[in-house]
Amino acid sequence: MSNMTLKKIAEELKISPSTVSRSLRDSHEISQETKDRVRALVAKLDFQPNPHASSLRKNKSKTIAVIIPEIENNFFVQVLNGIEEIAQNNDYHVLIYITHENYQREVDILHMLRSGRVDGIMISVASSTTNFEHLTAYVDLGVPLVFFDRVCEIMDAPCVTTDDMQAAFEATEHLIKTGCSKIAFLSLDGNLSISSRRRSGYLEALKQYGLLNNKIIVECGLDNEVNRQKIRSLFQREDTPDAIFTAIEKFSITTYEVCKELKIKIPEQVKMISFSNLTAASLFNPSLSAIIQPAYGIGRESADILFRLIDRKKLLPTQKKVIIPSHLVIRESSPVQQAVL
Amino acid sequence: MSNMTLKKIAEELKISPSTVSRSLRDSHEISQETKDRVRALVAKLDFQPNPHASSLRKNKSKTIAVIIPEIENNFFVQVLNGIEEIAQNNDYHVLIYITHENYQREVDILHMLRSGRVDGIMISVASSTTNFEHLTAYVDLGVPLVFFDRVCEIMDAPCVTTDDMQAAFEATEHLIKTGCSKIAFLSLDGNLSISSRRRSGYLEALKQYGLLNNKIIVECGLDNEVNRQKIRSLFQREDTPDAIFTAIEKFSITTYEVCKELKIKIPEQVKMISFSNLTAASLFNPSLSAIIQPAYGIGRESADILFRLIDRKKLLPTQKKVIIPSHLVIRESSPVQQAVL
DNA sequence: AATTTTTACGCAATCGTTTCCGAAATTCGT
DNA sequence: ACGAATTTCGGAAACGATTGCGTAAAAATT
Repeated sequence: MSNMTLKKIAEELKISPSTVSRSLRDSHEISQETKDRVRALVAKLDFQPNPHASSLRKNKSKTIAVIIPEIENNFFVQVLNGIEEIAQNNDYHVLIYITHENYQREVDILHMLRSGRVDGIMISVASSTTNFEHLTAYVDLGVPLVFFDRVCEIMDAPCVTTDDMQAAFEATEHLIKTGCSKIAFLSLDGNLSISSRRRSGYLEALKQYGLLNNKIIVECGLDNEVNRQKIRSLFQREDTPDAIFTAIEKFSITTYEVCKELKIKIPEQVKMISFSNLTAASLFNPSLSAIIQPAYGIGRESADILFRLIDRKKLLPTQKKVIIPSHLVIRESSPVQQAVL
Repeated sequence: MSNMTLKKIAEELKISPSTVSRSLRDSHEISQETKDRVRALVAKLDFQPNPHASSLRKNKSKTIAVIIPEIENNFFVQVLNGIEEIAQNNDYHVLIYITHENYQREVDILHMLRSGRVDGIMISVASSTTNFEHLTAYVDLGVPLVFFDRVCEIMDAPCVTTDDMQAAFEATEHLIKTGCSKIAFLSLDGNLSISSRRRSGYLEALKQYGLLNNKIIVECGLDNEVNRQKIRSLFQREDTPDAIFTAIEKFSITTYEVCKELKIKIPEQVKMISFSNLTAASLFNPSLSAIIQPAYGIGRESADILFRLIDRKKLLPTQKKVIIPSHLVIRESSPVQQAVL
């Protein structure tokens, strides 16, 4: 790296390092003339202050950490995109950590981040996370933390989510209204708030339409092969479902694959709908009805909140728990009119 | 953050900070007994050395930067996944920067990174990048830099790519062998090595089969709407193509959409094949034939190389220019047998 | 037993910036 | 013109960890 330093700049100009430092941050204590001289040389030498020295002295890293459970998921990618955008606007740097849904990895990362390496954290917890001590231990340090999507509601930290329950309700209702009565719900296993909210939406819809006895809930997880087997057996039971509602994009892919394998026709034999942020879902065969989450917006909003916390600005009352609505896009996998065979 | 410091630990134990420091890095100059005492207290207080102080003193940030042109692209996501994996193994942190194909942003980021914030960079350059001064200026600082996918071959820095030309050749050849003679190639605009290599593969195949006069090259770019229009006009010309080969995943999505809009049947009226790392491509209607790049492997390999450079280890001779083969997956959009109408 | 080597640790400088205190020098008010 | 306020800058102490050098004490060697 560049071995130029503030001190050398100061020597060169025969002024003190403090003056150079102040000039660079445009302090009012420095005359315009001096500032100009400093800036000229700094520009000429293309000097940049050492960020580690600066971080050490100011106790500020100008860096945030984003912790996500997986990356091969359009939702998290879009969130990350939003976060990165806001971070750049705020002159901040973004560290990325992927837990791969592994609780221990999450614990380790949070522990490591207690060193002051970052000024704040944005996290969507792993599905295997049930204990939140590593998170409270972090928050207790006084470092800002914002949850998005997979939040921990019992903690005193801002949460940005979508209206999972409402969205799940509407999706289920849509299936019911188009004639389905045996709707299977493929849930993400674990104790995540998101899982229970989506399940609640599903159950609530069943309840309102008197179909609670027909509920079919399948807990799916990380292992695609296991999921595949579970989905297969869905079609091997007595009363096969007439619709499948998957809580996670990935599950819908597997479901499509299984249907292809078992030669089960969507939507004729089974309708499909899923939470999904895959733009290509409209190109599926058949195109997939989807609950599209405002991922980019969630990223931007949660980053905004994090920076308010970092700047010690007061949050707007609405910013403690932000809920950005998803929207349902009905496509061929769950047509409004009954499909013609 | 934790306000515990080495010095306080030292006071507590009535030893000097240097002893504590050395104990933590398991120096042979410290007795086992002292090490144990230090470790016990450190564990009890859950102390972690301040990374900024450490970085400043050691002139090492334990951080790398990954610069990608876009994130909503499965290829880059998978590369990032591989990089993050290797980084964690090496106890390194990963900063992520997205240029959004914007040259100026790339320049700014590279300039900013000359401050010593990171120990190395991995980059896939923006499509609008034609001038490489910002990169050479960085490399001249002596900081390791590795290119992946979109490389700059004229520079003296390791490159990790796939065999774009060969893959493009095979894809084109496949189309020709299944009866296509008017194959359009949707190229990524700009002067990227990757673009010209893929184009060369396409052209070479045409040449070998005496179809060079039928070449149709469409330069597509960032703007989906512009691309859409260009693709539309492909079908409005005299001799409409009987196959389309897209160099970028995104272009294939747009092409599918246009075909849907114009009611052009794939593969009956036009065959399709594309570079794509979208797992869901097999679920498209029709399923998309794809050149799948070894994205995860590219990420791991390039990260491996970067860490060798950072550790001042010698590169294996094969690691200067690494080429990992892609593989072609033929699906319904370009069936081997002529489709029955 | 005297000397050399090894072990185990402390001192203090250092990394590069920032910022709290002054303290000249200048400007202002009357 | 004289004290007061302001402007403009420098000195030096942080920030927290690392490390070269020095040195007692213990162990090993002759």
